[in-house]
Amino acid sequence: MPEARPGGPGTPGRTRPTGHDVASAAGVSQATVSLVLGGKWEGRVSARTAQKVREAAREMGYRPNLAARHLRLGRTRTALLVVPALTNEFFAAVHQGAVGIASDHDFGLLLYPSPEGVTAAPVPFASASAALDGVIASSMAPGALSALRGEGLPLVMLDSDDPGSDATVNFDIAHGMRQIAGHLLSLGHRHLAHVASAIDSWTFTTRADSLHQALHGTGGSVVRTEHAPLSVAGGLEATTRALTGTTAPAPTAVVCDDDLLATGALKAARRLGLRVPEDVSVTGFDDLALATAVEPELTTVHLPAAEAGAAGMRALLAVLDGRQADTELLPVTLVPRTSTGPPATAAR
Amino acid sequence: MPEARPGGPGTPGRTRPTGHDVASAAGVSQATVSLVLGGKWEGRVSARTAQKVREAAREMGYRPNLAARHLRLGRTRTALLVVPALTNEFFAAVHQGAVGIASDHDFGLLLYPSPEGVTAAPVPFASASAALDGVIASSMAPGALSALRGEGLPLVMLDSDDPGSDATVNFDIAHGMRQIAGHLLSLGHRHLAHVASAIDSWTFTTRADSLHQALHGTGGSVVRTEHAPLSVAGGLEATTRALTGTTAPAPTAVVCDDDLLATGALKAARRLGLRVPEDVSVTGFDDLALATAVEPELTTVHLPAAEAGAAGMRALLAVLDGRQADTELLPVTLVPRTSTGPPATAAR
DNA sequence: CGGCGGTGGTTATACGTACAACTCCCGGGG
DNA sequence: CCCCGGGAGTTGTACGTATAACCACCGCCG
Repeated sequence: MPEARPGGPGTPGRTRPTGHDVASAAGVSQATVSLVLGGKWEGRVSARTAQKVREAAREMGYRPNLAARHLRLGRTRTALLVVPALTNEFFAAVHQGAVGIASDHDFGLLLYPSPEGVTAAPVPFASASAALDGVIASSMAPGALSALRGEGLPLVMLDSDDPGSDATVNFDIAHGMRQIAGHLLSLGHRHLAHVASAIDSWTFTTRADSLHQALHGTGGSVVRTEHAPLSVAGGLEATTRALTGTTAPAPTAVVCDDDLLATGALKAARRLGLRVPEDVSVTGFDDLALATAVEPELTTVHLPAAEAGAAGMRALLAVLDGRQADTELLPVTLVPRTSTGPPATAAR
Repeated sequence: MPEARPGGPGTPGRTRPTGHDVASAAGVSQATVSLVLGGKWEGRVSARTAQKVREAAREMGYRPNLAARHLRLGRTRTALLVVPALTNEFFAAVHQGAVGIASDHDFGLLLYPSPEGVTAAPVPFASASAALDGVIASSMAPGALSALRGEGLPLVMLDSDDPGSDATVNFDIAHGMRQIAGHLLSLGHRHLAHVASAIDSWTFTTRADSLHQALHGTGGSVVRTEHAPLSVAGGLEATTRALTGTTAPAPTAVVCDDDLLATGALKAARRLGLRVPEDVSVTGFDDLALATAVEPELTTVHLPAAEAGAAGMRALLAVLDGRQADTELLPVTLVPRTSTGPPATAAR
C-alpha cells in the first residue's frame, strides 16, 4: 500500500537522487554504490564498475542523505561548541579554529552561546540539538555542564580544570603572568594594582594566583586589588577606585585580567589626568583586536585562541576515535606595546 | 538474521531508550507513543493512555532520535548562517539574534564563517553540512552563494539586494546617512571626507550613495573620498591620506563607513597632531562595542544587528511554512557622542 | 571430474520515526 | 436484528543508508 511521499504533492520540484537512483543509472545494486562511494571496495568490486558508479554519482549530483547515514551509523558527525557570549572576539576566534578542523573531518559544528557570563544557565538539550557526538566547552563553569554530564557525551574542556572531561586544553597562564610581571619589574615598577574579573571562574582565579606567584620574592607586589565585571565600563570604574584609593605606596602600574578591563583602565587614567605610560602603565591579557585599536596600544599577552579551538576539536576527534587525548598546554607570548614604560619615579 | 548492533560490542554503556521501549513500558504500541508525543492525539487516544505514555517517556528520559525523524520527514530543522568573518562583533550579534529565534522553534543553527571578506569563496556544501532546510546569508556577495542557488534551498539574505532570495532583511542605511549628514551640517560642517570600504559590495556602495544623496542640495559636500580595507589599520592610512591631501577646501569632518575605519581615523588624527573633535570630527557606523571603548567615544549609527539575525531567522521559518515573507527594513538610530563637534572655523 | 577458493557482485535487513490504513469494540437507530 | 458510526488503538510501511550474509561464476588443483 503506497504511502503519500512525505514531501507531499505540494512539492513539484526536484527531489535529490538517492543511492538507488545512482545504482540503476550505473546498472548495479544500491549496495555496490554504497561500497564504492564509501571507499571500502578493494577486492569486492572491479575497478571498472567502481569507475562507472563514481561517474554516475557525479553526473547526477548525488550526495548521500545524512539523516539516513546518521540513523544507520548511530553517529551524527556533529559536535557542539559551548561558549560564554560569542560577541567576545576571543570566543569567535576559538570557534573559527574549531570549525576549521571540524570541516576538515566532515564534521558539523553547532554553536551554543551561553546567554550570560561564565557561570551560565545549564545548556538546554531537550530543545534543539539532541543529535550530537560530542561537546567542546570553553571557559565554562563545571556546574553549567551538569546536563551534559548525564548524557554521557564525550566532553572536551577549554580553559578549565574540570576533572570530569575526557580531555582538556589550557593556556599557559602562569607563564604569561610571569612575563607580565618580569616586564613591569624590569621597567622599574614595584607597586602594582590588579584589576581582576569579578567572575569567580578557574580562568580568572588562575590569573590572579599566577600574578601573585610570579611576584613572589621579586621585590614587587600587588598593593591593591579591585574586582570588576568583564567590560570596558567595569575596568574604568575599578581602575578609578584603584588609582584614587589611599594605599600607602601608590601603584605605578595597573595589571588587568583582560584587554576589555585594560581598555577601561586607559579611560580611567585619562579622566584622572594621568598620562599612559608616563604616569601609569597598563597591561592587558588576551591580545584582542581592541588592544591595537586603542591609544596607546596595549602591552598584553597573546593567547592563541583559534589554536585552542582547533586543539579542542582535534582532541574531541581523538576521543571519538578511541584514541587517548591528554591535557594540552598552549604557549602564550608577551606582546610589549606602548601602554607600558618606566615609572616617573623610577628608582634605578 | 540478527545483525550486529552498529554501536558494536565495544559499547557496553547505556543505549538511549527508543519509542519502542517507551511503548512497552506504557503497555501500548510505538505508534501510539509517536502520536501522543507528537501532540496530535486529539480524538485518537484516550486522555488516560496519553498520560501514561508521557509519564513513561519522562521516567525513561526518552528523547526522540533526530536522525530517524529527519529521515522520515525529509526535513532536518537545521539552518545555516553564512557570515563573513565572525570575529567582527557585528556578525556575532547577528548570530546571537538568529540562534535565539532558532532555538525557540527547535531549530538548530549551523554557522559558516566565510574565511575572508565579503566576496568569499563559494560556500562548500559537498563537505560538511548537506542536511539543511534553509540558509541565511549576511552581507554576502551574490556570487558567493551560487553553489547554494543550485541546491534549491530557501534562502534569506541580510543586508543585500540579491534578487534571488526568498526574503530580505535590510537596514535603513539611507536614513542613517541622512542622520549623520544632518548632524554634521547642523554643527556647521560643510566639507567632508569620506573614508569608504574598499570592498565593492552592496552594503558599502549603498552607504556611499546614501551619503551623497543626503548631502544633495544642502550646501555640504564630500570633498575627498579614500578607500580602505575594513580594519583599523586601513582607516588609519586612508584618513591620513584624506587629511594630508591638497584638496582646496580642507575637510573638517571624516565620515567613515564603519566603526573600525573610524577608530583608525581617530588614530590618524592623533598622529597628525589634530584634536578630535576640536580640529576634526569623526563619525562611524554600526555602533560596535569598540565605539565606546575608544577615546573620544564615537558618534555613530546604531544598527540592530541581533534584531536583524532574529528577523532573518523568522523570515526563513515563514518561508519554510509556506507563508509569504517580504522584505523587511530595520530602523537605525544616530548615537551622538564626543567624536563630533563644531568645526574650529565654524562659519555661522 | 569433483570440489574449492577467490572474484564480483546481490539480497536482505535494521537503524527509529511518522503516519496511512486497517481492526476491534460498543452503543444506538432503523 | 443488523448495520453503521466513531472512539481507541494497532499494524504495516517507507524514508536512504551501511553492512552482514549469501550466491553465481570461473579457473585450478588433485
